[in-house]
Amino acid sequence: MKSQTIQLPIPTNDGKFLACYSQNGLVELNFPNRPAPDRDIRSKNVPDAKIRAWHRTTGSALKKMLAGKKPKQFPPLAPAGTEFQNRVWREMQKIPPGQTRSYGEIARAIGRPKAVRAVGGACGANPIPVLVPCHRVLAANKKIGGFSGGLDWKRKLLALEGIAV
DNA sequence: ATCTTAACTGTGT
DNA sequence: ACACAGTTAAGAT
Repeated sequence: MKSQTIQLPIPTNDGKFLACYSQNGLVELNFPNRPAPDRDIRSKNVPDAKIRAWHRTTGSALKKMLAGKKPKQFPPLAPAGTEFQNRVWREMQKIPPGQTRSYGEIARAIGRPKAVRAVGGACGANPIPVLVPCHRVLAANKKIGGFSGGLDWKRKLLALEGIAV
């Protein structure tokens, strides 16, 4: 059956983010002023208590991130993707704040050392930027690389963690 | 140091 | 089957 998702806004100093939840956890987080990708999003009117609690955690975690601090707690992350993508995203969550990795290293870590380019694709498909630190992944030569959400965001997030490029 | 090219893999159409 | 992508390593200039 189709997972029902609920969208809730998160107001921050940098604009209004949009979070989407399923019954399993946070599924998607969108940057402000960016059209929500049309996955299978179904809005519902009344979020239950479980989701409201997650949303509180998400908002708090996001704001800490944007303030350059490490969130003490995360909501359950339940992004919908292929097996490969899930591996990549899970691997990215392991990157400690303030550190970076290359697309090649991620590829090797998930057992597909040559799928570096595919890893780039998975990063671009990451539905939960900021919380899933796709911005900590740079090109092999420590260059900025690209960023689906806009390179300015990537630079900003990196700067917040004291990473120079 | 910068540019060009070829190799490689997952995903969408 | 084909083209593309948030790459990379190697070779040429």
